[in-house]
Amino acid sequence: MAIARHRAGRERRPTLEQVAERAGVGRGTVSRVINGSPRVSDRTRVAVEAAIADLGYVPHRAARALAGNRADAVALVVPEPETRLFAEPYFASIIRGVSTELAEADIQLLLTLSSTATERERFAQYAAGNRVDGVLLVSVHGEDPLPELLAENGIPAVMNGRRSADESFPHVDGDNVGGARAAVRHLLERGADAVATITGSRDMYAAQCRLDGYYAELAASGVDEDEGLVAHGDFSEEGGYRAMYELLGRRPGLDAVFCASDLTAAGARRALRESGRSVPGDVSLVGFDDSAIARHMDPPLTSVRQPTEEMGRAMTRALLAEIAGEPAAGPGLILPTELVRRASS
Amino acid sequence: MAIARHRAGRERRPTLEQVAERAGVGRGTVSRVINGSPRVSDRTRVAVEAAIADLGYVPHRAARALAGNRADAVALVVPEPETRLFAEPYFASIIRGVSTELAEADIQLLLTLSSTATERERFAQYAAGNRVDGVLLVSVHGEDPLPELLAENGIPAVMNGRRSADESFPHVDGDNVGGARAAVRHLLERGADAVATITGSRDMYAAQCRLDGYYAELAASGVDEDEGLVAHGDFSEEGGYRAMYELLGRRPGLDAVFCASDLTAAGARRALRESGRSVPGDVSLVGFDDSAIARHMDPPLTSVRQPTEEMGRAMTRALLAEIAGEPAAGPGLILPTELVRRASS
DNA sequence: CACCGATGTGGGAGCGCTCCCACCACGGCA
DNA sequence: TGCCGTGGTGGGAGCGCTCCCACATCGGTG
Repeated sequence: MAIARHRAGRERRPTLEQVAERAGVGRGTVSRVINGSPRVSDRTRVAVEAAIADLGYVPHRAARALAGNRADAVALVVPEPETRLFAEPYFASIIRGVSTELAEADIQLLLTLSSTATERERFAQYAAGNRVDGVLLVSVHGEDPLPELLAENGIPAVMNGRRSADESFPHVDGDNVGGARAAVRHLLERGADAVATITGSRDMYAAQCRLDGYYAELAASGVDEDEGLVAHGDFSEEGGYRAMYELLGRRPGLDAVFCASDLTAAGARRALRESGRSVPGDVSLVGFDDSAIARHMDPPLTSVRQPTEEMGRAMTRALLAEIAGEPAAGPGLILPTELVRRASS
Repeated sequence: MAIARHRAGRERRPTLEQVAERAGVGRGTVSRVINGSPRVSDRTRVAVEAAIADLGYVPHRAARALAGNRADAVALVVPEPETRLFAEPYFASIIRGVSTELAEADIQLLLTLSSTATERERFAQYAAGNRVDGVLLVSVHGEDPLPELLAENGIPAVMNGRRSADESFPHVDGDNVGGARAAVRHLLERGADAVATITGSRDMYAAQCRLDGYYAELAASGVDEDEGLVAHGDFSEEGGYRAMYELLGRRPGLDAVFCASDLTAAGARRALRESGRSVPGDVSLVGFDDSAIARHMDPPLTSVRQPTEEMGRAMTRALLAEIAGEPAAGPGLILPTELVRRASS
């Protein structure tokens, strides 16, 4: 299986041995130059570098990996059902961050889509089989066995997001609470009297944080809580639509809504339009994620943006440090979020 | 650089040699079983498979690659400036297709973002350095040197899209002409009298095809061409906005617009709203790509969808065939597109 | 002036596979 | 009975690196 053995006219690449010969030195010395060892004299280094350039030598990855007992590659694992993630600028820029940081370290990025739990177990196996040096996880759900499997096998890994407040697995996350607070503060500053919220899926920690932020900011601003202003959604558009009607039924006079996602806000916007309310005239709207939808809604949606590219970079740096055996500063890193103001509020 | 040598408690994985010993056979036999060679007796095969299962043996990728002179990996190259691509369902599902097909062949997917032309040359070098067996290219522009570089180096590659009508490089593309024709036909069938179009970037072949399709369908339906109904955009929202005003200035009575992309349609929609025209009441609108924006526009946008997942699969199959040295049926493969009808038309 | 540590350097061993040649047992054939 | 194929099998060689030990070589030191 896999791939046929023979390939047409692909000439052999020069080997380290040939570089050594050309530079008039030993293999070991060339290896040292390539790996930036300080134990090489300048004269020798220059000679070797010249030979490398002359021959157009590129180290053979597999040979390196085999001899060095490493892979020079890390895997990014995306749960298959989540491939919609790809359709988010959020994800695109995480990848950009990861990719940039890996390129600097000359490490390759393997993209893995895994659908079922079984398949994820199989992945853990593979990862253990010296195929990758570490793993980056995105969109990890509570019941996902992968993080623990990786930990058991001693495979360095970092995840994006948290599964709970006391997440012990190494992670990088955005400041959901802070983002929610900024959103609510913004709405209050714009003069809103009754700020409602539509939550995300209750079993997701990010949703919980965004709700916590909502409450926290109300408290900080001396506004009384009103459970009638809280409706539960599930991050989907349909959920936002239903929740909006629920809110309008309970508190027809509400004049601002903080939604746990842009999709939710899109649903809410639809319900508002149907019920004859204008945005932002009658009701101000704020979303979360700053996705493509936000920019193209009518009116464009104010939304909370996470520093996604930086999150990607941070995850990667944390992973590389872990791989190198450096002690982690803490289990996780929380990066600040930012409110992007548009016409909906 | 790269990665530190030592890693905490990662125990050694069993080797093929150990499997052989356990099964009471030679290394060669185990290798044959793993690679599905027919030259193994059933008795032996069963014994070896048992040993593999017992030991939880997973072949060491790097060793395989080194000994077999292949990588069991292909690279997907995305031009860095194009990372917005990630933010399209289009791209997400191409990746899904690629990933599915590769998983079946047990080949890994490397994701490479390359920004500059220089960097792409460097990539060609790397690719030649036995790092990958083949390359998948997306969003290739006319002046990109990468395809030729790969061809020169004899590295199997397939690209998504074409650079011209007589593209000689192996490729898989969607039927842009057919999609455009379907869109225009749909508008005519809905009773439109004056169907306008906003084109994409003129230097892109896909844009040209969509325009050709527009003309072709008008001709087929016996409608006279009117250059006043054609405005040039650049696939962007802003371009769509400007082009729409241009069209309205020239032909105020137009009642349908076929846009070369959803983003363009979003811009056009904005211009239409500003000028007091309703969609689809006064003007019907159709986009291209069926992106997230299309579903979330108000009203939801009718758009042309490409069979993206299938395109990813087809690209991968073509690449694997090329790697295996199978003769290609032709330079390229064009897959049919489909019109997704929504409320905007 | 012998001794020593630092600093460079060469090259053997070996990473875990695949490839391939040699070999072994058979049975069928002359 | 001897011979040759043929399906199975074992294991040597070698892929291109890294690791590490051994060996210079060169100033200092006592």
